[in-house]
Amino acid sequence: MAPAGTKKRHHHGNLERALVEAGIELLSEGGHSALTLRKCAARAGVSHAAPAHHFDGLKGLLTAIVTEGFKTFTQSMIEQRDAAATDPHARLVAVCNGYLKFSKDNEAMAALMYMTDEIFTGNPEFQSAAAASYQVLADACAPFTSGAAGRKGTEVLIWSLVQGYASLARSGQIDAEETPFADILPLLDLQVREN
Amino acid sequence: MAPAGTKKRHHHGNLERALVEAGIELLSEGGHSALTLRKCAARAGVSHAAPAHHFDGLKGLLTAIVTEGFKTFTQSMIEQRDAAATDPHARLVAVCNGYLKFSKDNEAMAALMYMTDEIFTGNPEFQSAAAASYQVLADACAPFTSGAAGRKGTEVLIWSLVQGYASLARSGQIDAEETPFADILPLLDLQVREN
DNA sequence: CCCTCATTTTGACAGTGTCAAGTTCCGGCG
DNA sequence: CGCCGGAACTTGACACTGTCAAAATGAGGG
Repeated sequence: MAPAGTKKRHHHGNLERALVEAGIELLSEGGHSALTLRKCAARAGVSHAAPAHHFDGLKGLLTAIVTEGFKTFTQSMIEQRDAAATDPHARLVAVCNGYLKFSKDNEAMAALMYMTDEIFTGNPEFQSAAAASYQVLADACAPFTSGAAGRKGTEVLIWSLVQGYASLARSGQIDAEETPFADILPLLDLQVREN
Repeated sequence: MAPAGTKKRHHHGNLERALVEAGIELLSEGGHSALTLRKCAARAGVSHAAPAHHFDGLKGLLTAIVTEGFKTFTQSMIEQRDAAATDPHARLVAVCNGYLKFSKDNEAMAALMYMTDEIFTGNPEFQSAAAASYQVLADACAPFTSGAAGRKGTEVLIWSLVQGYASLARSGQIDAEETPFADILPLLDLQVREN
């Protein structure tokens, strides 16, 4: 009998995870175009049609991969935040740094995470992973107001800013050396909430 | 001899343009995955290998398509700007509206324009088309300062903000009805330059 | 022990980008 | 005027992709 928790089935133990991990590797090694169903299968040591029994086609596998991406994305933001000072400004800066660090260290993954027509955006696990990421950012924004903006407005302001910065840096249109994000964020006149 | 300007060659007159236009159509009809070298060729009425004599593979055709995209993108911003009042605030808002209008009306194109590994980013015509787009935005930013930011800082601030907003709206992560950009932009405390 | 059924494999198919070789046709030169 | 050189395009092939159907495999229960 297999150890509790690891339901070892048939030839391969936990093929789903192996396929997702193979996909993440291929993505970071060769970018979006190197991530192929057949290559994932080969790397996991199974035949080319095996993934079909675990995922709903390539789109299904990509959804699982991106879901994993959102989890490590969340982790990256939390890591930076918890290593920072406890005052609201420092925490927000740290979360943004985690956001941008993930984007820089996982370019292809970060790009894929926003290609909505490559994945099943209705997938519940995907949605909750994405929502968890957003929650970390929203929490870091919560102490602040910006002008007449409500909570949501402040969140969208900061979210758009950091997402746009990441997107433009990834596509090479802005130079993070010349114009670091640390110089951009302070341009928002964020006030700590009163109430 | 053919009329001046229209160098009508061989079977087809100006196949390059026909292929680019076919690609733009396919893109807007069926998204990124519907844009295929062979389908472009078929739609232009030539054989599947004809495009190879005009573009450096699919990547070359995509580069030309995206270049065309940047041109109409520029056009969209200029159009809105010239229809607006002449004061700096109104012009900046109008340029941003042109930015977002293009993003909304040409979702697949807008997404493709920032997939740097699908195109030859070194292509001169691509670069100059992209630079022209940026110039329109930069010009609209020129009258402003934001806090201690220099010109470049203000440009990156606004560019990132509008690009991020467009990206998140496209991927369905923010709702343009609930949190319109018109409510976000004013949160920046933009001051008209003194000198 | 064998039998059932989930899991995986094998084989096939249409479609993709790309290359090599052949065809067609324009335009200028003898 | 003829023809012929070369550009534009076609044809055919190849390796690769995702997906499907049918066969084979193996683990666990009766």
